[in-house]
Amino acid sequence: MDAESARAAICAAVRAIPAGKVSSYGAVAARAGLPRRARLVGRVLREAGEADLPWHRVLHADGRLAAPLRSALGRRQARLLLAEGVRVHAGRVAAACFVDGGDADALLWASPQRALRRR
DNA sequence: ATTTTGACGACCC
DNA sequence: TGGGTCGCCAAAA
Repeated sequence: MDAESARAAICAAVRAIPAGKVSSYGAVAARAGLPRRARLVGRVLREAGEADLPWHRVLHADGRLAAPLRSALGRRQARLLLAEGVRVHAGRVAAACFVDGGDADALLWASPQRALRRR
Protein backbone atom coordinates (compact mmCIF):
# COMPACT_ATOMS: atom_id res chain seq x y z
CA MET A 1 0.00 0.00 0.00
CA ASP A 2 1.61 3.23 -1.13
CA ALA A 3 1.59 6.48 0.77
CA GLU A 4 -1.15 8.03 -1.32
CA SER A 5 -3.66 5.20 -0.93
CA ALA A 6 -2.85 5.06 2.76
CA ARG A 7 -3.68 8.75 3.03
CA ALA A 8 -6.95 8.19 1.19
CA ALA A 9 -7.87 5.25 3.41
CA ILE A 10 -7.19 7.31 6.50
CA CYS A 11 -9.28 10.22 5.29
CA ALA A 12 -12.13 7.85 4.54
CA ALA A 13 -11.90 6.33 8.00
CA VAL A 14 -11.99 9.78 9.57
CA ARG A 15 -14.97 10.85 7.49
CA ALA A 16 -16.73 7.71 8.68
CA ILE A 17 -16.79 8.90 12.28
CA PRO A 18 -20.36 10.10 12.96
CA ALA A 19 -20.95 13.59 14.34
CA GLY A 20 -21.26 13.59 18.10
CA LYS A 21 -18.83 10.71 18.39
CA VAL A 22 -15.04 10.48 18.48
CA SER A 23 -12.36 7.90 17.73
CA SER A 24 -8.66 7.51 18.42
CA TYR A 25 -5.71 7.76 16.06
CA GLY A 26 -4.99 4.09 16.56
CA ALA A 27 -8.59 3.02 15.91
CA VAL A 28 -8.76 5.13 12.78
CA ALA A 29 -5.54 3.58 11.54
CA ALA A 30 -6.87 0.10 12.18
CA ARG A 31 -10.11 0.82 10.37
CA ALA A 32 -8.09 2.19 7.47
CA GLY A 33 -6.34 -1.16 7.27
CA LEU A 34 -3.15 0.19 8.81
CA PRO A 35 -2.80 -1.35 12.26
CA ARG A 36 -0.16 0.19 14.51
CA ARG A 37 0.12 3.22 12.27
CA ALA A 38 -1.47 5.75 14.64
CA ARG A 39 1.32 8.23 14.06
CA LEU A 40 0.64 8.19 10.36
CA VAL A 41 -2.93 9.24 11.08
CA GLY A 42 -1.68 12.18 13.09
CA ARG A 43 0.64 13.24 10.32
CA VAL A 44 -2.03 12.95 7.66
CA LEU A 45 -4.45 15.07 9.67
CA ARG A 46 -1.78 17.65 10.35
CA GLU A 47 -0.96 17.90 6.67
CA ALA A 48 -4.64 17.93 5.75
CA GLY A 49 -4.85 21.28 7.48
CA GLU A 50 -8.09 23.06 6.71
CA ALA A 51 -9.25 20.24 4.46
CA ASP A 52 -12.84 19.08 4.52
CA LEU A 53 -12.34 16.49 7.24
CA PRO A 54 -13.92 16.03 10.69
CA TRP A 55 -10.40 15.95 12.14
CA HIS A 56 -11.68 17.16 15.50
CA ARG A 57 -13.38 13.79 16.03
CA VAL A 58 -9.95 12.12 16.29
CA LEU A 59 -8.19 12.20 19.63
CA HIS A 60 -5.85 10.19 21.82
CA ALA A 61 -6.83 6.68 22.85
CA ASP A 62 -7.11 7.74 26.49
CA GLY A 63 -9.67 10.44 25.75
CA ARG A 64 -7.35 13.44 25.72
CA LEU A 65 -7.83 15.93 22.92
CA ALA A 66 -5.25 15.93 20.14
CA ALA A 67 -3.53 18.91 21.72
CA PRO A 68 -3.55 20.53 25.16
CA LEU A 69 -6.47 22.86 25.80
CA ARG A 70 -4.02 25.68 26.25
CA SER A 71 -2.96 25.44 22.63
CA ALA A 72 -4.85 26.98 19.74
CA LEU A 73 -5.41 23.56 18.21
CA GLY A 74 -6.77 22.13 21.43
CA ARG A 75 -9.25 24.91 21.92
CA ARG A 76 -10.36 24.74 18.31
CA GLN A 77 -11.00 21.03 18.75
CA ALA A 78 -12.90 21.52 22.01
CA ARG A 79 -15.06 24.18 20.38
CA LEU A 80 -15.89 21.96 17.40
CA LEU A 81 -16.69 18.96 19.60
CA LEU A 82 -18.82 20.98 21.97
CA ALA A 83 -20.67 22.35 18.96
CA GLU A 84 -21.77 18.86 18.03
CA GLY A 85 -22.66 17.80 21.53
CA VAL A 86 -19.53 16.04 22.74
CA ARG A 87 -18.86 17.02 26.35
CA VAL A 88 -15.26 17.99 26.96
CA HIS A 89 -13.93 18.19 30.51
CA ALA A 90 -10.45 19.40 31.29
CA GLY A 91 -9.36 18.59 27.77
CA ARG A 92 -10.80 15.08 27.78
CA VAL A 93 -13.93 13.26 26.64
CA ALA A 94 -15.49 10.18 28.28
CA ALA A 95 -14.78 6.79 26.74
CA ALA A 96 -18.50 6.41 26.06
CA CYS A 97 -18.17 9.03 23.32
CA PHE A 98 -15.94 6.77 21.26
CA VAL A 99 -17.52 5.10 18.26
CA ASP A 100 -15.75 1.92 19.26
CA GLY A 101 -17.41 2.15 22.63
CA GLY A 102 -15.70 1.52 25.93
CA ASP A 103 -16.02 -1.50 28.16
CA ALA A 104 -18.61 -1.73 30.94
CA ASP A 105 -16.55 0.22 33.44
CA ALA A 106 -15.86 2.87 30.89
CA LEU A 107 -19.57 3.48 30.44
CA LEU A 108 -19.77 4.64 34.03
CA TRP A 109 -16.96 7.11 33.70
CA ALA A 110 -13.77 7.25 31.68
CA SER A 111 -12.15 3.91 30.96
CA PRO A 112 -8.46 3.41 31.65
CA GLN A 113 -7.29 5.00 34.87
CA ARG A 114 -4.66 6.73 32.85
CA ALA A 115 -7.40 8.56 31.04
CA LEU A 116 -8.44 10.16 34.29
CA ARG A 117 -5.11 11.80 34.69
CA ARG A 118 -5.74 15.43 34.30
CA ARG A 119 -3.29 17.79 32.86
C1' DA B 1 23.23 8.41 4.25
C1' DT B 2 22.06 9.10 9.21
C1' DT B 3 19.63 11.26 12.85
C1' DT B 4 15.83 13.59 14.77
C1' DT B 5 11.06 14.45 15.20
C1' DG B 6 6.44 13.92 15.75
C1' DA B 7 -1.85 15.69 16.05
C1' DC B 8 0.32 7.82 18.71
C1' DG B 9 -0.13 4.01 21.95
C1' DA B 10 0.66 -0.20 24.70
C1' DC B 11 3.64 -1.45 28.59
C1' DC B 12 6.48 -1.35 32.58
C1' DC B 13 8.33 0.40 37.06
C1' DT C 1 0.33 10.11 39.14
C1' DG C 2 4.53 10.30 36.33
C1' DG C 3 8.32 9.02 33.75
C1' DG C 4 10.89 5.84 30.48
C1' DT C 5 10.92 2.21 26.59
C1' DC C 6 9.75 0.35 22.33
C1' DG C 7 7.22 -0.29 17.97
C1' DC C 8 6.12 2.50 13.81
C1' DC C 9 7.74 5.23 9.83
C1' DA C 10 7.50 9.43 6.69
C1' DA C 11 9.63 14.02 6.57
C1' DA C 12 12.72 17.25 7.75
C1' DA C 13 17.25 18.45 9.26
